[in-house]
Amino acid sequence: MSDRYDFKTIEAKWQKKWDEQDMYAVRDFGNRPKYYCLEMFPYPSGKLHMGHVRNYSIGDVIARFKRMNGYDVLHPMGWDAFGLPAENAAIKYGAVHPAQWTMDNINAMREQLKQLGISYDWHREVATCHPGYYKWTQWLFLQLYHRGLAYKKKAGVNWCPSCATVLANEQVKEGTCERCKSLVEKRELEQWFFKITDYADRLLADLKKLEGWPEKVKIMQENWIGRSEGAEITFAVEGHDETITVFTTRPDTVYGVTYMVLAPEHPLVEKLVEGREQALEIKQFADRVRRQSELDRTSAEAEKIGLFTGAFCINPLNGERVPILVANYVLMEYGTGAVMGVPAHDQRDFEFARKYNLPIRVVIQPAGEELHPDTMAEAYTGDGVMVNSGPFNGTPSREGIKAVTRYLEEKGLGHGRVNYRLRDWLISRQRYWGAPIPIIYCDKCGVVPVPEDDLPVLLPMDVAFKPTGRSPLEEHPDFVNTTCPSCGGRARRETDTMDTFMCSSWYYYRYTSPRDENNPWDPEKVRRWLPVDQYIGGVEHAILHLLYSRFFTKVLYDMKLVDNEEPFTNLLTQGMVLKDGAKMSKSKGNVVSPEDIVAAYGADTARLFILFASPPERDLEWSDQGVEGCYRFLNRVWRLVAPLAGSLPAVSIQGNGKLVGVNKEMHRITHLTIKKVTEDVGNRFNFNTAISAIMELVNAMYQFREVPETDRQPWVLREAVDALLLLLAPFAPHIAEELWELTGHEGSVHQQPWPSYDPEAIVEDEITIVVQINGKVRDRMLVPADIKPQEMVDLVMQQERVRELIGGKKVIKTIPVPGKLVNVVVK
RNA sequence: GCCGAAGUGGCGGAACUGGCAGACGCACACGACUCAAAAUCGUGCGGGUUAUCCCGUGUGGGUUCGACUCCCACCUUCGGCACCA
Repeated sequence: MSDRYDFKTIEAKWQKKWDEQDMYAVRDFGNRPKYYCLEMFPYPSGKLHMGHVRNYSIGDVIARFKRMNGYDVLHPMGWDAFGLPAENAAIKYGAVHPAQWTMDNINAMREQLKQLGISYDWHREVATCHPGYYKWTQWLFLQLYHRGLAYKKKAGVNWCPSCATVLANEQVKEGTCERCKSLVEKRELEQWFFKITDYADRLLADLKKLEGWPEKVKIMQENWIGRSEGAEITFAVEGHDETITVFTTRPDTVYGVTYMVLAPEHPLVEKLVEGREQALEIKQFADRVRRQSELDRTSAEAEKIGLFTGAFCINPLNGERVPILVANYVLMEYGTGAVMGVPAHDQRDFEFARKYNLPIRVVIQPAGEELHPDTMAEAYTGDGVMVNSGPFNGTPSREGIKAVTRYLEEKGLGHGRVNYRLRDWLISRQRYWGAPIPIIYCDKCGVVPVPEDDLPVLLPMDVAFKPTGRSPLEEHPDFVNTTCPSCGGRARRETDTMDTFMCSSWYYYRYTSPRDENNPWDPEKVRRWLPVDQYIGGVEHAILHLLYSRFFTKVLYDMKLVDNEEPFTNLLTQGMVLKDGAKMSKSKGNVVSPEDIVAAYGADTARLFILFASPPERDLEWSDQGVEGCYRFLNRVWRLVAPLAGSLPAVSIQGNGKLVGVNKEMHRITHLTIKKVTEDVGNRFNFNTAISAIMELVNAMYQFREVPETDRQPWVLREAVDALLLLLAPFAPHIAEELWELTGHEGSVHQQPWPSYDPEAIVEDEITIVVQINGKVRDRMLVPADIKPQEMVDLVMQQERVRELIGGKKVIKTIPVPGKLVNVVVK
């Protein structure tokens, strides 16, 4: 078997052995320090794609590396198993139940993961569609409900006609469904929400604590939360008891208000126009806007349309009459749904005022410039001094913001206020294949939560899947009809299921206690393992999953169910896998199947290539020839090590003081490689350069092998072979294990301590330094490694070649850089 | 429009703290082995036909003895947000 690299036999052999020996099962309370290494669990679509292979290869290197470095590593895997594709498959093909479809896919993908040799503790596997799991998803819903964080309200929500369900704001991209790209419609529906907005300030503030997260992701979350400071100001409506409250970030410009705008959906609109000639027109306008898709409504090019209501309100600061308009550009969801129009100092207001000939009044004058309404080409939004502002005239605008806010508070006309763009998380879904929302509606008692003892609310299996656009649960009388837990009378169950992002917001806690039937997790175990030390996944979850998970963790922390306030200490967002410069996709026909690659070259080659081709955060360009190259490299390792199997000395540790020449050099390269790989993997996750270093070690070993045997110290080669196999183990675990055994070691290579380097060994006696004249490399010379800077300069200046190059020019100064170079500056 | 990231050989990429640009791999060329091919091994491989020379890290400027690296302006590509008052 040792004559050629037979990856098929080797990989099957070790996968079986590791499984039998349960090698990657981890103790909950061992005495080594803990490390929780987690990769985002996949949706069981049926087959792994290259993105998965990349994600899980990265995680496996880290897990194996940490294990060898003395940690108890929790490295689990599971399935984000509820979701639309299963149900759509049932509708389309009829024959297969979503549960069966999902289970089949899980089995297939688990097999693929095992074939890749990823070191998971499979005892901890979870699937979110299993009643033993979703019982606790429902339990968590109830905890949020009891804390007032889950509530039902009627609102204009995003409806995807193709998915036949509502979507959260986070799932709408540019007005389209992020899953199927259909145009999202607006619908007025009563839906369940989580009050994530209650946590907006903490979700924002704690981003600062996440030093191990990419800046990019933190900025995206920061923008999504969208904090802005300002004030709420109340305007009285002329001839009504009603008032209009606006939110503004520029209370210093209130004296410049020349009109007021309400969102078409604003509740006051109908009252204001009642009995007026404008009533019909405004109502039609409001209906039209309401029906508009998110995209049409919010696109920047959309024309701003405004209509006068006929009503006026009163500016609380100067008592002026201000006309009230309705306009499509004001959003009901943000702030108060009403905006004060200050055309001189807001670009949108400016354009709107020009279009409808509304007056423009300058109330902020910039230094060194005189603004005049008639000559302004655009709004002035910068700093300046307040003018036309009664008692505030002469106040700098920055101070004015505070001064006006204080004044409004004193007079009871308004107050300082912080606003967020983040909206509450809509979790209802009108689909079958999800966790049922554990709520019962009773005519007598109203909304009644399902008692915890009655959980889980089981998803019935005998349902019909028809493309009706209605949830199959609605048409299942045995599910719908129930008794009220409160009064025992007849009642109906909620038929919506939960957004699957709810299931994935807490799975990393469940891995600590995957089979606990009485609790979502054992607090002791969560205390031991959480937070996740390293989380790895695609950047497409920068907002969705990662924001929801942070929210959940904060709620659980407040409930004293966990001790950590953040779930993921370090986050690695891996880049996409591309082929021919584009993301692999069926429609483009550029998909490379992991199965084919593993079959043709083996898992070790597949893993090695995907880690070698690019650093993890960057996109990776797939290359069939690059894969070949990695396969060649592993063959090279095989041909180097396998023939040595019987002939290596038993022990590699010897005194190294006497080493000279090639032996010393081989010894030095071995230790240099240990240093490089340890740093690249441990500190930087630069697996590509770590693998390069291992390749260089192998190249050096080939050279060393050419040296006549009589000139070689046998233990130097033994040391190099051992180091090579240990360093290679996290990347190519099967071949490393096989060669480890072949070269006569007891026990698994994966249970060895990570090698350490000897600083003495990497010291060189002589080094090559560069000689520069005016910063340009002109010569090189060999000098003793411990040379002093002044000696370097002296030595360089004595060089024949240096004198030649200097010629008649004058030496202005010499700059020695220890260990590197000497730069001679001449004129 | 705003925010962010990235631009280095034919290609993927390296250069970690301002100090030898192009490590490692791919592709290519030549040589060895072979009846031959594949595999393997060896040599070369940014450009300027020659090199102890000159040019070269998206473009233009700057700082510095010295810049892929720092600063300013711009171009291109990718990602995110997009009437948020």
